Amino acid sequence: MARNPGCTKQILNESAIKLPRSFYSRPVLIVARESIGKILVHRTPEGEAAGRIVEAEAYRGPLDLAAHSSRGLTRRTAAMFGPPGHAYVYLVYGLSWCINLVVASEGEPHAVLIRALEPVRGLDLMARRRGLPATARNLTNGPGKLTQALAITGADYGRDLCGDELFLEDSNPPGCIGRSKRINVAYAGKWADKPWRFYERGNRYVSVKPWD
DNA sequence: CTGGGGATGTACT
DNA sequence: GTACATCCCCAGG
Repeated sequence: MARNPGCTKQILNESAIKLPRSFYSRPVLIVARESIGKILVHRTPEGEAAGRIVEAEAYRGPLDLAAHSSRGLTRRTAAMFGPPGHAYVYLVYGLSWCINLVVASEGEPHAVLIRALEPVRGLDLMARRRGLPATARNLTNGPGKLTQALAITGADYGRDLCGDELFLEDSNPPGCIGRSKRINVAYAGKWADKPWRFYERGNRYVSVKPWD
């Protein structure tokens, strides 16, 4: 920390404020970076589970060939073309759900993929859903793991993030934020090299080493 | 610690 | 049919 004085964590007050739509109605790189440290909350009949976002990626279709929206408006990508502040949820590789924040403005298919969380509330619930101890690092250190821990599925497709079930809470500023290329988008040509992944440095729940 | 491979379902060539 | 914005387990060093 003394080595890195610009990156010390600031402790402010402890109020839990739901982020308004104006948070999402901004350029995707800004929202992706500012999402680090915010708390993702999902309330279900089972109870509440929540975690700090420690890793996220920006997807900027239709130009960005890594973005699903680069293929145009389809039934799958429709939520990304809609108004900001909604969830774009999709299934990858047949068994993992991933959640994105739809951002920018309506008709602009930009989104922020949440790639890792640090568990904050509902640890027992998350542990039960994952079949792991509540202290396990792999409770929420990947995009498909965190959705399982929070019970986010296709049923949450298009959900309004300004509602009462699924939303972001404001929080204290995060520690030092690192940047890298996005994960597993090698197929996207030159877009694969864009440094559009953001993560909290040194956090044990970040999914993979920053330079990967 | 690292790397390889299988599971699995949907979107859309 | 092919390609995934992944996860988990196992083998090997």
